[in-house]
Amino acid sequence: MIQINERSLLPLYEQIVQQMKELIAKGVLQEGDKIPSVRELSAQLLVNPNTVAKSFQELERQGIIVTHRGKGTFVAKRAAAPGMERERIEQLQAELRHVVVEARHLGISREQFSAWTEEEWRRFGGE
Amino acid sequence: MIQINERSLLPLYEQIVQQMKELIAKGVLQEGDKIPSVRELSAQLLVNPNTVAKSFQELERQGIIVTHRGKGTFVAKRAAAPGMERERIEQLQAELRHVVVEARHLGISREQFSAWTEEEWRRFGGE
Amino acid sequence: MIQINERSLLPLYEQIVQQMKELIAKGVLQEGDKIPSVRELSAQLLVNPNTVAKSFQELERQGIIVTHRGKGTFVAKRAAAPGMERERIEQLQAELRHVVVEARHLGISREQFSAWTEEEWRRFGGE
Amino acid sequence: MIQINERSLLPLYEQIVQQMKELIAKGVLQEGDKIPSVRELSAQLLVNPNTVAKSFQELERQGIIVTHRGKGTFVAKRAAAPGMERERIEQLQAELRHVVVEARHLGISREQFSAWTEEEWRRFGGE
DNA sequence: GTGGTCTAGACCACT
DNA sequence: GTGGTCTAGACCACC
Repeated sequence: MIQINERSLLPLYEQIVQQMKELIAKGVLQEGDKIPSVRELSAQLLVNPNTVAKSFQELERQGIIVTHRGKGTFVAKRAAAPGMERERIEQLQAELRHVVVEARHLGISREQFSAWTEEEWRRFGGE
Repeated sequence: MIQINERSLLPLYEQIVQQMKELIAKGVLQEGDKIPSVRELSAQLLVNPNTVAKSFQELERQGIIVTHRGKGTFVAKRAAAPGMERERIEQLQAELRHVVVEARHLGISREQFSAWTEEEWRRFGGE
Repeated sequence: MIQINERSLLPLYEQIVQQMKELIAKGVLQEGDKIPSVRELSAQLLVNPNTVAKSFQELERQGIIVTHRGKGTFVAKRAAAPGMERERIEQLQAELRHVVVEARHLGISREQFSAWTEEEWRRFGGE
Repeated sequence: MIQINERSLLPLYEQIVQQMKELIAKGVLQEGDKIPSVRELSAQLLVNPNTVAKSFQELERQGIIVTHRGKGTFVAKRAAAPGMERERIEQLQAELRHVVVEARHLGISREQFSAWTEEEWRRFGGE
């Protein structure tokens, strides 16, 4: 389910984090679902177990998943994030700004950009 | 004109590259305009000259600026490097996807997201 | 300045985190001070560099220190923690409760406990 | 009477140990009282019997409870294991120090901290 | 020189 | 079996 791109600038563990979040946003993984174990995933992705473990720890820190000692790792119930949201929202806006600037630079039209946005938005959880 | 954030995850030279591009996107810097020298900028930003030089190399690689030996560095004509556009567009779409996924995880509504996009789009030169 | 106890139940990286915080609370390390590098500390403590690095990343996550690429790691300016404080304060109260329960179990008197508290409080930053 | 928190960092068996001690400190369980069996407790807490058994072993090791083969498990007389007290007191002081350091990092005032301590102290049996 | 990432492989605590 | 910790040693980006 997850594709690792060795040539990407993103660290492997970040790729896993992002794609895990995509799977959850898409609904492929739902609240309470069990996630493949560190060892399973590392074998499947041909990546070191430590790297997968790091991803899981980061996802847990973000309140996306929870781990139960000896049992495994599961998709968390929503609304875990307490108060630090504002900070993350600001970061998100900064990233959005960056994307817009890049788009204008590449000569993307407003319409094209909106179409892409709509497509991605539909892709992750309809609405 | 450029703001350096020491605490950002982005490398200093990347911050300079991005903000340079923003300045051009906004029209503050126009085709053919002369850009401050490496020494000037490094003094102004309190950043190592090597770092500024690296930014300029990157901008030149992307076809955003051109340097004329002994004369200085200038904003390039909207030629843009030929074949690598497709690659950069794909990267842009990947970034857009990432931003959308993050937004959904933070519980942002479709309307809110569109509003932000519009705001950013307007911000960089009305079109 | 830091003492590692191999026999402790606490992970090595946690011991480093805690003692670092103690040094800062005591004022031995002050805002803006440079912290020994990962390699220095790991050599000094006879601990793997990765372990020290993990401590630093945890301290940075808590807003206690900041790292500047290629320059080193420094004690952060206060007031970094944004909104997640409430959560941490609740955790602190839980720990305090635990300590009190343990104390009563060991037959410590109220006076003895207060004396210890006062001593520790004086130890870290007077007032 | 005992609340299990699956998401806590503490092992399940440690949570049981601590809360058992709290119940005794509060006087809910008194010297000589019979304690529910491993099976009863495990059914009630929805926890593996092995886990409960481990808690009981730990409590017995600390001299808090005693088991009489075929009769059941009981709250011990306040004998407490002889030599290991010093060790536990030292550990307690280390924990207290840690709590104080955390409090200072969170900007808690001396008065606030004292108030909390008093509250907790009162909470577990007025003395 | 600095910290960040990754691999390989080991041991431990918990279920 | 699960995740968490630690070591050893490598490579990389940044300054």
